[in-house]
Amino acid sequence: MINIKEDAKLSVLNHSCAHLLAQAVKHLYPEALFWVGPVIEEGFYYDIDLGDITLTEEDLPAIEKEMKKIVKDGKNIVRHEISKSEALAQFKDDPYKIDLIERMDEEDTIISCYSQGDFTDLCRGPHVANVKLLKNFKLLKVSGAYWKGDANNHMLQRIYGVCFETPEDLEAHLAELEEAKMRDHRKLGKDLGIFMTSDLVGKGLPMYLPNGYIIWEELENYIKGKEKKLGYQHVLTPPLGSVELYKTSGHWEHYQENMFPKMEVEGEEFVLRPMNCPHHMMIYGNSIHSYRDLPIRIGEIARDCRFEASGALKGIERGRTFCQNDAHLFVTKEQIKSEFESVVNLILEVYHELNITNYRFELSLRDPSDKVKYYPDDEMWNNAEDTLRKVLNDIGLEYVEKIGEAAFYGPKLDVQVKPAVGNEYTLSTCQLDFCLPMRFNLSYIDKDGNKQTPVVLHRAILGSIDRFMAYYLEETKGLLPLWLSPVQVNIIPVNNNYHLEYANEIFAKLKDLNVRVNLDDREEKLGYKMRESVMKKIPYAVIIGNNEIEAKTISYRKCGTEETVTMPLDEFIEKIVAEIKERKN
RNA sequence: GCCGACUUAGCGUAAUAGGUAGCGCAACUGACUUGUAAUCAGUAGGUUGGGGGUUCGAUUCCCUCAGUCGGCACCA
Repeated sequence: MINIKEDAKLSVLNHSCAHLLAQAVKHLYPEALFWVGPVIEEGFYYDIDLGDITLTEEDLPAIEKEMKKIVKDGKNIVRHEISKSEALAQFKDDPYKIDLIERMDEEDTIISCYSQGDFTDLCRGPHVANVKLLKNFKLLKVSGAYWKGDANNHMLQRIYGVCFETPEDLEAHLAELEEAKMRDHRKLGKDLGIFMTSDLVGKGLPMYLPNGYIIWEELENYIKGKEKKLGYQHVLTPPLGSVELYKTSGHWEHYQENMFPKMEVEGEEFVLRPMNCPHHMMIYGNSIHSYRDLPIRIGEIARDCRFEASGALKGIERGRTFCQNDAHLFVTKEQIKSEFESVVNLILEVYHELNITNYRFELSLRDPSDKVKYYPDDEMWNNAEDTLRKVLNDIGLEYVEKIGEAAFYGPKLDVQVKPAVGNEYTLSTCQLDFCLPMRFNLSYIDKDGNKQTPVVLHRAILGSIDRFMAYYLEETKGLLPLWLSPVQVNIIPVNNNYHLEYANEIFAKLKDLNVRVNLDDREEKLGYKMRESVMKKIPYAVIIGNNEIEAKTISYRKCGTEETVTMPLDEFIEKIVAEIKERKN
């Protein structure tokens, strides 16, 4: 999908279209007041105060119609500059504009405005020369949006739209949006029998169906296998813990609001755990450690529960319970670099093997002015951030820095990906933490016999199994690689009366080799069964008829292709087993 | 949580200016015996998301609760 904000020409076009939208809204709703109307990756929006009037999507066609009228009228878009005091006078009845003007720095700042016919807006520009150039637009949705993005403020109404140079580009874009909806993991999850939710169980609590759990198990085995090779030790800890545990870690202070409320049992207070770091801290602290033992790498597919805002829930991408592919690496200061590098390499290796190419790295740092969120120790923070930056530069990894995105206990490297529908999110993460080991009083004995505090790397490669599945379903459009597919081979006899015996023989052989194989022996036409095989995204459809029986061969068609391949049965079996083992895409 | 929309059979949907609902797929039964994306016929399946109100009568109008979706805010 094209990033409009990063395309200079489209960016100007969309920005101008935002003004066009505002002008049309002003015509239809004279009382409307306007906040800002920026260009975003997906097009543009404008935040509008309409008082008591509430727009719905049904109002958009009328606004579009008015926009087209203005376009037809063909006014030039003219830039002019005024002084700050002139601007304050000109917009004196508009509190939003006054707010914008007053926030500009110096007294004599020149403020630029753009006018088109009867409409003028504050704007740095640039804009297209004439509204006639804004022909190919579409308004997409309306929603509420907090003023200045602050939930303590009132809500404005936001109208989203998009604009292109040609009608064909617009059509293509709208078609892409439709296509994206089709590969939304919530739709695929339902169609392919991967997960379900139930009102009675509760919202945000997904349940994995047999097909989904096969994918889950394969992913779990895959990543744990990699971790074992790297010297990780896996543990199993309970999905709840005492409130004291989280007071010790600091999570209670920082995230109490986002945890399920505490429960009291026999005078003790517990919470469903939002995070399993404290459990792993306790495991480390369970025994004495020598510098010779470090790094110690403790991993767990760990279930956590977070009280996510209801509006944030989204299938298995974000639920109120999920399983992290978590691990905590307890290291000496000297080992930070090599362990961090090893984690980054593991991320790159996994992404490469799973053919994930569309991602970017973010270095999440603290906002030093935020004295509430972050653990108060400037030296520790500077040390941690410098260390991380140095490691990343040494590795030569491309990343962008994000101020204010760090965890309360330390800076982190996040891998950001974009889902089919919705906002970018974090898939993998690696976090540097000098804080929790101190809070839990962890130590190891150095070579001089002195107690030292280890450093902890928190890391999750698949993020959570849940979110990873959501992402990967969307990436693959549900056509998973063979090793992950719930059903790998679908055997379809042309005629049950004559071909079932041979089909059964193949079924048994594959089954014996732990291939997930299905024999479709229903009394239906071949075309019918082929269609269903494709819709269920089964990678291999194997057709068995007279030709195959006579020659001891099979014919197969790979899902998504039109080509039929015939080969000896033994060769096919070898091929399938090898492909599964190699985890080929 | 906030703003808005939506909720009809397992799934996808239609309809009613207020008179208790159709269709397709899937399921089941039978016929057909089939060579690469839907064979034909029949059967069954709904207190139209829950509760309340208005009304002679509510699936339709109103209130409320729940859930879903689009955004916003949040995301250790």
